[in-house]
Amino acid sequence: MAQPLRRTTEAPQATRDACIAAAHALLDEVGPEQLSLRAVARGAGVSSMAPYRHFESKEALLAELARQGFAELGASVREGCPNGVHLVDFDQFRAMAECYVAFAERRPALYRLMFSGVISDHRAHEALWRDSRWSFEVVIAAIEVLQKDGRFREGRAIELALHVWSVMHGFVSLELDRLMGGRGSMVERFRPHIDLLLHGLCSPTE
Amino acid sequence: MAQPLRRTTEAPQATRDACIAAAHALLDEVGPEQLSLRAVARGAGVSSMAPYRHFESKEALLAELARQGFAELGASVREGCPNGVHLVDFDQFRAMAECYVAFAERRPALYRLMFSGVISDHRAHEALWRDSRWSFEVVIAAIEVLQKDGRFREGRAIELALHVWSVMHGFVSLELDRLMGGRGSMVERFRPHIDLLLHGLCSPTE
DNA sequence: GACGTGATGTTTACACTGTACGCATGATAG
DNA sequence: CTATCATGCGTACAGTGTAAACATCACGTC
Repeated sequence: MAQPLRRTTEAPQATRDACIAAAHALLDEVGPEQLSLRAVARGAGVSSMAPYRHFESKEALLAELARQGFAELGASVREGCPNGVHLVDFDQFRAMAECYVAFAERRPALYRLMFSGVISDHRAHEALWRDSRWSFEVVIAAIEVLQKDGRFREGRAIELALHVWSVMHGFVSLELDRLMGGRGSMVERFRPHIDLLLHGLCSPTE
Repeated sequence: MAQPLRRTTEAPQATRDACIAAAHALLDEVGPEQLSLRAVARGAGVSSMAPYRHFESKEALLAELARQGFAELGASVREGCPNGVHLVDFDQFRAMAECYVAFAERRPALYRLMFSGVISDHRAHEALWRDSRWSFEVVIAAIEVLQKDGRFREGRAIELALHVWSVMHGFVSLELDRLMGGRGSMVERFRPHIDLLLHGLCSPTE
């Protein structure tokens, strides 16, 4: 039989879900570096070896957490352009950048996990790689639109997108490493950087 | 006696130096996350506990590695303006940014250590914090000069410097995490980003 | 010289980690 | 009923960071 088997008495994958939930909680509590698989199992109320029935290794579980993070990040950025990327304008581009930073401010530990070396190679985890690109594609799409409108300078959209991503990710990383000073929320502190970024991206004539 | 005691038969701090050298070698080999203090001790040819006579903890040793990294980074960036920061011009600013990226390309594992969460709080390690600011100060100084020359837009130099740092650090981080594609050297790939960066920093009138 | 002192190194020990292996259980297919 | 198979558990092992006790040896003071 090719159909997948299911237990009827219990929610399928209940242990898997419990592990992920416990991992998220622990991640916010102790950070990506200090997260131990045994502690996750304890938090989920199962034995130390139970997670291995659902994840190939500790890194695989972390990769799944990171994947969910990229999915949430992609959704967050898309909230900046509620009418769809094809109708994006300057203000919505600004809002998208703010939503990126807002996600990092909301889930700092998860953000750090997504980009930390704890996951050695993103491309080794297919779903993670897919969702990370999905969260990035919307930036490329928005830039292409603003280029067609003559607002942004010409050139390969993906290069401009990498620049935007560099600014956002660099700012967030330095903030989370506490290498920047300043008071107030991260999003507020990021606004001046959006201005500089937009000025760099605009057509030289404008 | 207030004078520090020294052994005459052996180079002072020989074990400490051997630990640091072994740590650098291991760092380049296995990366910051996989670096174990016991392996460092083995590499230095001493017992597992010997490093504790010279470093308070594993993190303290890593902090010293990172400190050396920031010192090297600061020196590398300063090579971009050999005549001194007070005489910096556009091309030298460009060169400084390239030197930043070149350092990361030369010592990727060390760069990752400097900004990874393995060192929980940079400010907790005084020397590390001092040298990291030293490597950053030159960027601020260069920007102040270019502002006085009317090349860069007005505003608080430190904010522009944070923007520059965000672009450089963001780009390098994404590169080292292999989240960007592309061929050729990192420095070459970074050049278009310097153009975008400079365009954003220039006076709106220019 | 003798002697205490303090810096340095080693050995041992402990709690903890990731994970390989084998067994128990219970739902399902035949 | 029986065989199978997904799922969970207990045990075991190598490796980790580091605390504690002990050994060694250069040095300052007598």
